[in-house]
Amino acid sequence: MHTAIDTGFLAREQLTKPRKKLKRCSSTAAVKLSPGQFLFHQGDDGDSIYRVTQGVVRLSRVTEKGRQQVVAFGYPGDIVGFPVAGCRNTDCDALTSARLEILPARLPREGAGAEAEAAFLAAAALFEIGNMQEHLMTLGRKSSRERVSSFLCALLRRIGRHDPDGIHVDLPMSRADIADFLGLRTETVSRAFTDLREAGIIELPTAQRVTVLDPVRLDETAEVD
Amino acid sequence: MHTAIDTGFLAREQLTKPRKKLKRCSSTAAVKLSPGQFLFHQGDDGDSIYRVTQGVVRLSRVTEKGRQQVVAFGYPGDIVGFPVAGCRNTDCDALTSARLEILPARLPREGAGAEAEAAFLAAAALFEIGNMQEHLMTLGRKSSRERVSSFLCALLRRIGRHDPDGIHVDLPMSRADIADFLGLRTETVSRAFTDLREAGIIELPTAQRVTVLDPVRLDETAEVD
DNA sequence: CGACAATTTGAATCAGATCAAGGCCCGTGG
DNA sequence: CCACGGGCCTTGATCTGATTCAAATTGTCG
Repeated sequence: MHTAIDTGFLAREQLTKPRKKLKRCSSTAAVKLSPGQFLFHQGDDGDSIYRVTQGVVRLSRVTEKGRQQVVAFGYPGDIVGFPVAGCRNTDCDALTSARLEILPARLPREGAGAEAEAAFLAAAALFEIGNMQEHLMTLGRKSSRERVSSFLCALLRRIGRHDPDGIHVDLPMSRADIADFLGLRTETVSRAFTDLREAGIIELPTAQRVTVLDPVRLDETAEVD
Repeated sequence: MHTAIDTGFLAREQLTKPRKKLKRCSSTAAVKLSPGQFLFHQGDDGDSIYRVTQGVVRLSRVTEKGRQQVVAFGYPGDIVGFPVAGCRNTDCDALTSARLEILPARLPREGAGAEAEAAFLAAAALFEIGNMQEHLMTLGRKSSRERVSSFLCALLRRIGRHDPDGIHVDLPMSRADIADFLGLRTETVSRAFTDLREAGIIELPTAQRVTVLDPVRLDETAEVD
């Protein structure tokens, strides 16, 4: 179903072995992923959560017959890998070279520090729920143009870099990934980009770079109605 | 957009006053809601979470111009009201008379028992994330018939009651609510029900009751492809 | 019983998917 | 250095499924 089945290995395993890290709170074990490499697969056991520190990862689910739903993209600062009952419900792979920090917050654990960890995990999970609710709204109620605008707005706020002639945003993911995230087809995503360009809201110096000329109008376009 | 805008008041306030409950772990303060009554609104402050013990509640978000996205339905046993940064991102109102137990798990709190509470909250939030990911798949990738079948399947597993001639499921929510949950229109939901009926998979004794004749085929219909 | 609300059904329309080229970018090898 | 090849992206034409508009039907509750 996925071209990269072969690259699928548990990077998490790798880092279990490295030097015996202090298992105290601020142990900052990290994982490095090259593009296309998987951190974990749907169905794997595992209860670690991770913070992306560099690069971008993709969280997705696939159906038997290859239909993919991208659940989220993980940018630096994002926390990914929320397990359900000690098990992964998504694949996680890297879109770019990426580095993730393994967080010492896992669920069922006793002893000192467990309280803070659980509280942290809870806070992170609640934040994630908020994001997902927002995304539910996008998938349930927005048109293709609204979806693509919403997507760009979110990216703009997260990683937009100001420039004399606009704010630019790099897109490490393909049109197909964006489509799978937004519940559309690549052609539709492409047409939405073109529409935004023709409306003078964005420019597309290359397919992987967006220059936002009119953030206000982009925001408006992202709203339902 | 909802007939019950006027009934919107903070039931949570009500129960803050009742008899000074022990603020220990197993304090089981409860809220009662009548149909249409709100537990909280989008934007309210509040960090309590609740377990539905009776009835069914609806969690939804509305856009300025009335478009509604139902984020979830809460059935007995479900935990609802996950706050983000001490704030609600959805409305919560009752579809039937409902009763909710206020859980002693809130986020930022110190002292004895806090650890268990945080762990519980985290576990509940992670579970919710899993559900939502499933729902993202539904909204992003499924056809109207697949969506309605998925919805019925989920309900079947949760609240289906066996009977000589099939499993029956009561639907306390309107077609409009189902549509808002599944990202469809009421007419489309209705047509999907009709299709399932004509396929011999379900019966519709009344609009609010479904008898599932062929759960296996219902499951199949719920899958993508 | 009667009226209103909710659901179902029908017909027309439209947005996005699908099918099919064509163009662009970039790395590879002659 | 430039020609070649293969992705990926864009554009065009058509088709399909969901929406929209409209009306009939059912069910509910005073």
